[in-house]
Amino acid sequence: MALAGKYDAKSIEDKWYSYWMENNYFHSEVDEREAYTIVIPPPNVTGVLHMGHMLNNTIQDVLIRRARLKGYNACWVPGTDHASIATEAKVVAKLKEQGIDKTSLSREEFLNHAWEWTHKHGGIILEQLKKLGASCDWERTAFTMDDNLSASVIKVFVDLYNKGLIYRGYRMVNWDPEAKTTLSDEEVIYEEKQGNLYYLKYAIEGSSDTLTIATTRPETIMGDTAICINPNDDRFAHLKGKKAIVPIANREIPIIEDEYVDMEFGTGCLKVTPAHDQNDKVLGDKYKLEVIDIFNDDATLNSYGLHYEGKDRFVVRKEILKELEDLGVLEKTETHLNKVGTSERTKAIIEPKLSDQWFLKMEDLAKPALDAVLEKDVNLVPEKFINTYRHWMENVRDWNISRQLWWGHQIPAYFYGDSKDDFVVAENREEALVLAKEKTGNKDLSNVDLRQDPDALDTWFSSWLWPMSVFNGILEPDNKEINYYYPTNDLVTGPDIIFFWVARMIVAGYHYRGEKPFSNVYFTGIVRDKQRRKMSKQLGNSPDALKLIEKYGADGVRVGLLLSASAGNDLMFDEDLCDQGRKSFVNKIYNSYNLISGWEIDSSIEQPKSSKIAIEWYRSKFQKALTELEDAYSKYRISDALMMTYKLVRDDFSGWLLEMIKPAYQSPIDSKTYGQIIEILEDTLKIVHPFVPFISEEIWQDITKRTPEEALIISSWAKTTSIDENLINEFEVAADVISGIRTIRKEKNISFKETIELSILNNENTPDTFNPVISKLGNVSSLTYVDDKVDGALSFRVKSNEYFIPVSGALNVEDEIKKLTEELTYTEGFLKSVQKKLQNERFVNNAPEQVIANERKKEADAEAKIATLKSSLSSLH
RNA sequence: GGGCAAUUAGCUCAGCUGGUUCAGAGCACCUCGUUUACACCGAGGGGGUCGGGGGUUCGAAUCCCUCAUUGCCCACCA
Repeated sequence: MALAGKYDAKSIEDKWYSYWMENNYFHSEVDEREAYTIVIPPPNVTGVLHMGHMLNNTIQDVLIRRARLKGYNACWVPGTDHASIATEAKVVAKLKEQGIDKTSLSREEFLNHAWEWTHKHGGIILEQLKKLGASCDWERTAFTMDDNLSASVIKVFVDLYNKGLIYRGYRMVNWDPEAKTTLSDEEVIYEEKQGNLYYLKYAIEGSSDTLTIATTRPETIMGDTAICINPNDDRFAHLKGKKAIVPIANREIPIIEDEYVDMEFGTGCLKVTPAHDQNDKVLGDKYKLEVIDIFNDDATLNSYGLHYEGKDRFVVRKEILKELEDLGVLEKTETHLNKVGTSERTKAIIEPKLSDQWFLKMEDLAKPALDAVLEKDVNLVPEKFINTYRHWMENVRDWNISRQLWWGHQIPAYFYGDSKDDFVVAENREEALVLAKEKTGNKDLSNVDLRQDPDALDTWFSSWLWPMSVFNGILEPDNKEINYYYPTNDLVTGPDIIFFWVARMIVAGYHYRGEKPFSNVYFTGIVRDKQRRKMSKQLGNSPDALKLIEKYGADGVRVGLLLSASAGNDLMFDEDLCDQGRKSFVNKIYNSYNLISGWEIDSSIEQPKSSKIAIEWYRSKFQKALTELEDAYSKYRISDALMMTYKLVRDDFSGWLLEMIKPAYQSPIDSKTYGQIIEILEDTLKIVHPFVPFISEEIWQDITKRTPEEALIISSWAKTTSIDENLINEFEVAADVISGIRTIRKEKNISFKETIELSILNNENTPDTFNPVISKLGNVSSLTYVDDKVDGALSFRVKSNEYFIPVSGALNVEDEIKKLTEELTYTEGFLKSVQKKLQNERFVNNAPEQVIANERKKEADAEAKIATLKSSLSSLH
């Protein structure tokens, strides 16, 4: 058969993806084979494919396709994450566009909008993955808010609560005034910002004295409830026990003493605002200070802000500075570099805020998860992340899991009374009622209004169960799927979510199954642009994934991405690499097949010797590549694996093998060689398939008519056989000889069509195995061995062998002398360096025998070579 | 402030536990070539002394120290 015309990626890709889907090759069911499982890092349900996803999922697809070929029951579970805060923010924005304010909607109405949005945009990203060639088991597509996944989350919450691991606490938390919700510590990103340090004078009660404090947040003075000085600070000894007066508010506040205050910083006096600073809260608790919260949920000031009520915190900062200045209270302003926490999602500046939230105690849960990684039960690749992981785990803090959002899993806590503590936790309302009755001893709660906590759970509180919940391993811990597929094998994700997700999955895995969720975690690099900037929507430097696929074909894009993704490093994505993938790899394979498929077969021809040896050689070369590939894969060096495959295909298969067996123009090929080359091609397609699934399947299917059971995607990995190292080494020499002939042809302008005669002075005793190949690729008419130099011939050397090509007409003696002299100089220099080493007693005494023997051999070789070079030179003179 | 990683050809990166003139690959570059699979090609070629300095060693890109630069992570100093 033969392929029609030029390579057209799009039609081929659509054709084979549909074929694979129709034949259900991606689907996995429990059977007696060994499972190989990957769960996808679920992208945001309403997200679109970006370069990070492309890279991630290409790697996962390479791994899963290879596993499938290797005979594992390969299962790649796809799905999406409801992405509580991100999705809710989008829906709120969308509603706003329509003139609808979230606060005007009931929870139910809002959720209807959210679901509508989810159904409309949800899953687009999964469709995009299909274009990339992702061979996910789509029948298993999961969503973190699917019924059974949601039920898993609720079950786990109740369970952890009953174990005393989840508690409700009044704490200082990170408040996102934009999304109007709390965030976990991990969701806060600290950015260094140039700000100011303002020096403010507070009057001392009953005195004309003043005291100056330094603050970065003058707008919070309304919340001040103390001034703190260091008890060891003599400068302020006279202020002990006195009271200060907050400017503007004109409130008296105590002057307290605590060693927490750094005497060196600012003025050595600290204003204490327990409601709006973590450290001040600690002081507040210690000295039982009043707590005055001056902010509304959107970070505008409340009534404590007096005449600033209703204004935003940053507007107030400007205005209050003006007022303070007018009052003569602002002593001076200095610039000051400080870290400002911002919301990972909304970018809003985080406000520390005291509130009741739900927390998960992490300390005990973390232990087995930490050990697992330290003992390499779970392998982190690259290993440098073990340190990061350990540091986080050893200092892990309780996880704030509640969010003041509606989109997500509503916290299964039910309030029955007016007190903060009048609640029960249960999987549903009925059970809650029973519990509430028990707890209160009141049998007559039937008409009590049980109010479920309105808050939702952190998104990650559902995704941390992902490897279990997708197999229903939480609700039915002993079902056959979870027992078969869990623990999964590889997780491929970005290092940016090591704490958010990876660490917590390991925690959950050990807690709920007493077992790791996956054996290996491969952290990809972050995809950056050529200028090393992170790719982002805002910068507009992220190429449209689908357009790339359209332009270069999915195979080309996959290759392009992987080529730049060396293990564990960020990668500078360059579109040109996709072009390279398409042109140099995909197209090369296509054209190679084009050549083969065009041959006419003649069974009456005997196999040429050159073809026979060429095929033997390639088989060894292929086997060697196979072992090297195995090694690269085992270390997750995917781009190395690709490069090896790339070189094998381009250089060895197309560059050498096909040239060696290629019949003369318009001549047929012998059937034996043809049969062998097809076998070889098929084996090569197998190892190429994980990288470029489409073109490989296309060729595979074109070679011969195949039944669905014979598709490449489910065939088998290439078999390992023995490697003939000698053959590989001998070929190296032959290749050098051919190269030598080509060089001479080029230098002397001898056309390839013109045959040459080759004489060999075989000082190395090189076997003649590859002579037929040399003859063919060098277009050599006669190949003879000689015992002495051939006069008046062009020559070149490979190792200590000399090759002569008689040439009609005068030989350019000068050129020849120059060439030989250069080689002589080089060899003499080399000999000298070797001899220097050998004359060094300490080297001879200390170096291992083998190393010395090696040096001696080099010395002898060099000496021999120098001798032949000298005699050649003298014969020319 | 603490920790981690990186620094090798114009670019992106390999070089494992020190030992072939060890300095590599891909891309880019230069020269030549319309030899009938492929100009999305072929053949050839130039290019770095391995961030700086010091040390260990017979021998260091590879181990140690130090400095410099860059990136990342963590940390409540107003």
